[in-house]
Amino acid sequence: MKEKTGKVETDPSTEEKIKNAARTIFHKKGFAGTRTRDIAEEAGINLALLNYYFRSKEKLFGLIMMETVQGFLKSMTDVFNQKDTTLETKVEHLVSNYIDLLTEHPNIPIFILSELRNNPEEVVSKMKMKEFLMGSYFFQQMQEAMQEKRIAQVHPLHFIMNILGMTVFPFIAKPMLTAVGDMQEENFNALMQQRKKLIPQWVKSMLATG
Amino acid sequence: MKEKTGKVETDPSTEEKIKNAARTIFHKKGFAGTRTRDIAEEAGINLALLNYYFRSKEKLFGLIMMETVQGFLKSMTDVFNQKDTTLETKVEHLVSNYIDLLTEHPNIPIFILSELRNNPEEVVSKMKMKEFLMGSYFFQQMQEAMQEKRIAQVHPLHFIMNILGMTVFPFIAKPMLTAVGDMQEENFNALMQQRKKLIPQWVKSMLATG
DNA sequence: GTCTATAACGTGATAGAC
DNA sequence: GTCTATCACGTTATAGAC
Repeated sequence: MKEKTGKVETDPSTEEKIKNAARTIFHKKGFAGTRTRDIAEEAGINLALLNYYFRSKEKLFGLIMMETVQGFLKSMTDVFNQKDTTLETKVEHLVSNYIDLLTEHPNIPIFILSELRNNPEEVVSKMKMKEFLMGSYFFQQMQEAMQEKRIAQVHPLHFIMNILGMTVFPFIAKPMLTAVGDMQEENFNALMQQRKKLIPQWVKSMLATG
Repeated sequence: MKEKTGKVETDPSTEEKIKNAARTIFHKKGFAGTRTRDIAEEAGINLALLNYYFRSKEKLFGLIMMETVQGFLKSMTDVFNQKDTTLETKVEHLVSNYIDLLTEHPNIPIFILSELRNNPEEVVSKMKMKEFLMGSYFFQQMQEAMQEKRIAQVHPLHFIMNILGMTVFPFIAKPMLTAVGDMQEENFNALMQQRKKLIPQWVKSMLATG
């Protein structure tokens, strides 16, 4: 038994083992590409147990999807409505949060977005993104930043897309880069760490450009 | 019969109808999520005919995947090795090409990248991206541009990721934006048209930043 | 070339013993 | 709670008539 943060580290419960296995496989292969047998094997348990705990593949998938989306959005919500930080700081935190999250779980973006493609309303409708995004203090700060510079106004959404695009896209395109550019896992991660500093700088210069 | 570019417009052959249907469905649902029955129905033919022409689902999929990737890369290859255009012009063309392509076929990026996630080597190995990218004149021009400014050197790959990220990511995230931000299809497309001019400007300011 | 009918197989889910 | 064995169904692929 190993000690960790003062708690005894027990073996994960069967339910937990199944969920962990499901997360791994679903993230990698998507709903349609996943067989419940694979999840059971990955979890080291029997197929019947999966249905015993989670009733059906769909139920289990829904659970994983919800947790995944929540985790992904948390990196945003944590930052977007801080009242006492500058825009620059928010961008730094946002980029840093996502690069850390995606370095550890690189499959999340494709997983979410490719499943979203099938049932756009199902998942998204629960998230109230519009109020969350357009009503956020972050959004307001962006508009102010552009007004100060007296530059041609562009929709703040453009900058959101840029930040997320520059941050998230490399992880989405990672299979291309690693499989092709004879880029090793470590090299890729090193590049991503560099981007924690680079992206905020670029965003700053873009905001000045308009 | 309608005339078009001097050619008589005939009905597409059965083979062509099946391929068109397959492209539509595969792009939308991926390999695992697609049923050959759906392709047959979309093509308005019988299921048996699909196997008569293409032997198997896998064969048909491989064909569609190859054509799709080629079409996607063509927008790059067309631009990357032009010797007589400036870096700025190349970026403009690249961005414009992709925004036009993706406006018409918005599912292509998720399709390619989510299928790539399953068999990275299969598809990618045939493309020799490394030589193509790192050896391109475009790549060289980027390095020169940075040297001129005497700024801290960053790997040119960062800028490639930025350009593709800013250009492609919005289409990948489109389901989120449209389903949530009560963003209409037309509004989205209008934003993308704006980006044809904006992205090259931003890239320019980024290159000056380093 | 195109169809209907059906074979062959894989997968999700359950029954029932322990 | 956990397992083995099996059912029930959907899907790919093919046989064979036209």
